[in-house]
Order: sequence, then structure tokens, then C-alpha cells
Amino acid sequence: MSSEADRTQPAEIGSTGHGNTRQRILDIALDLFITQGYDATSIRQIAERLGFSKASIYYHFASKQDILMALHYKLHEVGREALGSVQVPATSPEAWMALLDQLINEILEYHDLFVMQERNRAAIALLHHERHVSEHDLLEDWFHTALSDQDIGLRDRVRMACGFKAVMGLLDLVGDVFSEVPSQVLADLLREAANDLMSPKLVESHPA
Amino acid sequence: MSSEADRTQPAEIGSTGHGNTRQRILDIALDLFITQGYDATSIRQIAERLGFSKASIYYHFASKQDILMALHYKLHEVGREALGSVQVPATSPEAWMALLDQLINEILEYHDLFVMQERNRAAIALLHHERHVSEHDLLEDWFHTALSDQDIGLRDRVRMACGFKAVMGLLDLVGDVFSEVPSQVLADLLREAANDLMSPKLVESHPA
DNA sequence: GTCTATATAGGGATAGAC
DNA sequence: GTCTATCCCTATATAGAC
Repeated sequence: MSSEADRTQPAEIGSTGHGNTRQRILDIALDLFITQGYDATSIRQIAERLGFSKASIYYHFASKQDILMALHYKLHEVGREALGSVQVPATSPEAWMALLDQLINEILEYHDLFVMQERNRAAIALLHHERHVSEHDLLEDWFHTALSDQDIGLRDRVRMACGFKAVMGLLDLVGDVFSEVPSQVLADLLREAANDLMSPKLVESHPA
Repeated sequence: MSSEADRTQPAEIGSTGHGNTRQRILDIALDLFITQGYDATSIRQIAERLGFSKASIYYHFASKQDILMALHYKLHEVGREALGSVQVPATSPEAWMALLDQLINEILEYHDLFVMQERNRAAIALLHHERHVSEHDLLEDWFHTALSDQDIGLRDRVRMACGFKAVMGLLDLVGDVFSEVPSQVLADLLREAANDLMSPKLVESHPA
């Protein structure tokens, strides 16, 4: 999919043992960006955890923003991949449910990246603004756009939004409130709930 | 409820016209903290919008954190108020729905404060840590705690969580995706959806 | 209550040795 | 690839005049 490096699949399994320093930096940064936020995290802090000096970071990344960029870009890849199959926004709750189904898988697999994204909206918005990154293959933006479709009845749109936010919201709760629950069990219950939401009990206020 | 000042009700209506500078600072800060984030917002920026110099801010607030604190504290008040009626966590989806009902009202009324809170989690966590603020009368924390109740069946807990997250999530969407929809219409559709979620179509996996 | 000026600290980033 | 040393800038916060 990308141009050269395809060692970017399972994220962080160091090949031999000397480990990819670049990847270690990304792992540490991901953790700190989640717990402290991007702005409150200094290069010094990252270097400290790494066991190296501050300057050494700049051999692997041109700037602090570049680290954020790299993490953010991974989600772009995930988005492009997941959205590869569907192009046109889903205009029915049923089709929407199929998308939520996929989304749940992605969220479970790339949990930390999603959380990081959500907790650093401001910093990432700046990134987009300053570096002219296209946002159209980001999962969250795609869903947002789809929800803006005025051709869908308002009642359906609200329910679709609820389903979407319920799924995204479980992000915080897994590992906290639901830490004792296996992901797959949680995912199934979530799917069931979303499904109920997407097929309302009775219908009357539908337009046309 | 508090000790002395009770001019804190509708938030920002300046009494005469000279306006409460302190309140103007809070309004500006609230806006900037939402759009740029707490860390990325400088005192200089706030002062600039105010038309005053940087130092003048420090006459009204002891520190930048104090500004965040004041905003955060308002949500505490809201929480205490709203939670005054209920003490024991709601152990049934029906009781939970009643709480969501209240929550929707609070969110609509204090929309910006809620958004600010959500977008500056890290900074506010620091606040709690360094200043030993009790979190127990914050709406979001209260709901979180309630959801951890192991006595509630897992299936119900998940649905309660979904309802909660759906309600909280509509926060971002109002004014964006649903900007053309009157709040009350949106609120009603939201209530309807949450209600469906809280009373599943068929039940069998309930424990005891 | 608001100003100017300043103290102090820490951050991002670069230069150049090893 | 990593180090030490350093530059430069901006930020929070304070002192003291008005």
C-alpha cells in the first residue's frame, strides 16, 4: 500500500532484539500522548524513558509534530483500508450497522491510536491545518460526513449518530469500567445494542 | 449553596455594561480552551482578546490553572445540583433512563463547559492530582462509577453505557452535523433512541 | 485595576564531537 | 546513532509604577 516500508503491520514487534528505535519512540510517545496529552509531553520526557538524550530523538524525527504525524498517519492507513470496500455513504440504518460492525473491529485492534486521536483533537487539528493533510480517509471524519447527509430522515440520522457514538464511546470504557470483560464478549453485546438502535420498534415519522 | 458569591447563575450576563472582567476572562478562556486546548492557549492570547495586557489577568486569577479550575468548578456545581435528588446508583435500565433524561437537559444548558471538559482531560486530570479536588460530584465520574456496579447484569451495563455515551457523544454533533436541528427536537429524538436502547426487545441472558 | 519591565524556567531544535 | 553544549524563543509569573 505504501511506497517502501512494509514492516508497519503488527506495529511494534521488534525484529531481533536491538529493536527499532524509531518504533520504540512511537510506542513511548503514544503512551505519553494518551496519559498527559501531546502539548504537555516534552521531547525530554520521551528521551528519558528511552534511556537516550533529548537530541537523539531528532535523528529519527525532524520535529515533535512529526512524531504526532506518524502516529496519526497510521490511523489514516487503517481508515483507507477499512473504507476501501465502501465508497458511497450508507443511507439506511441497515447499511450503517454493517459499517459499525467493521468499526468495532478496527477500534478493538487499534484501540490506543483511537484514544490518542480523541484526546488530542486540538493538536491534530493544528497538524492538519499547518501541513495540509487531507482528512477524508480518517474514519471519524468519514462517519461525520456521512451523518450530514440531508437525504436521510432526521430520526434515522439521530439513531445512526447514537450508534456511532456508542461504539466510539466504548473506547474509554474498555480497560476501565469493562476491564474484566473479554473484548469479544463486549463487542458482541455492543453489536446487539447497536442493532436494536438501528432497527427501531415502530416507524411512522419517516419522510417519503 | 456556596459561601458568598451567588451571582454565578446564568453565567455571563454582565450586570450593567462595564461588565465583570473576571467573567469576560472566563468566557474567552472557555472559547480558547475548546478550540485550541488548554496547553496551547497562552495568557497572552487571552489578554489580547480582552484588550488588556498579560499581567492584568493575574489580578483576577492567581494562575493559569486557576482559570481552568474556575471553569471546571462550575461543572462541579452543576453536578452537585443535578445529583442532589439521586444518591444510590441506578441498578435498572429504567432508572438509568431517568438519569439520562436529566443529563440531556444539563448538557444542552452547559454545552460548552461539557465540551471543554472532554477536550482537556489531561490538563484537568493534572488539576485534580495537584490540587486534590474531589471528583465525586462530577457528572461524568458519577456515571462511570455507577457503570462499574458488578451487581448489574453485563448485558444491561453495556446498554446503559451505550446510552450514556450516545448522549454524551451528541455533544460534538449538535452545532456541527445537527446544527440545523432545534435542540429540543434533537433532545426528543435522542430520548426516544436511548429509551429503545434501555428496554431491549427480548430478554433471556439476565442473571437471577 | 491596569500598565511596563523583568525574573525565571523550560521547551523545541541545531551544531558538531564521537 | 547517540552524545554534550548551546541557541533561541515563548511561557508563566512577579514587582512595582500609575
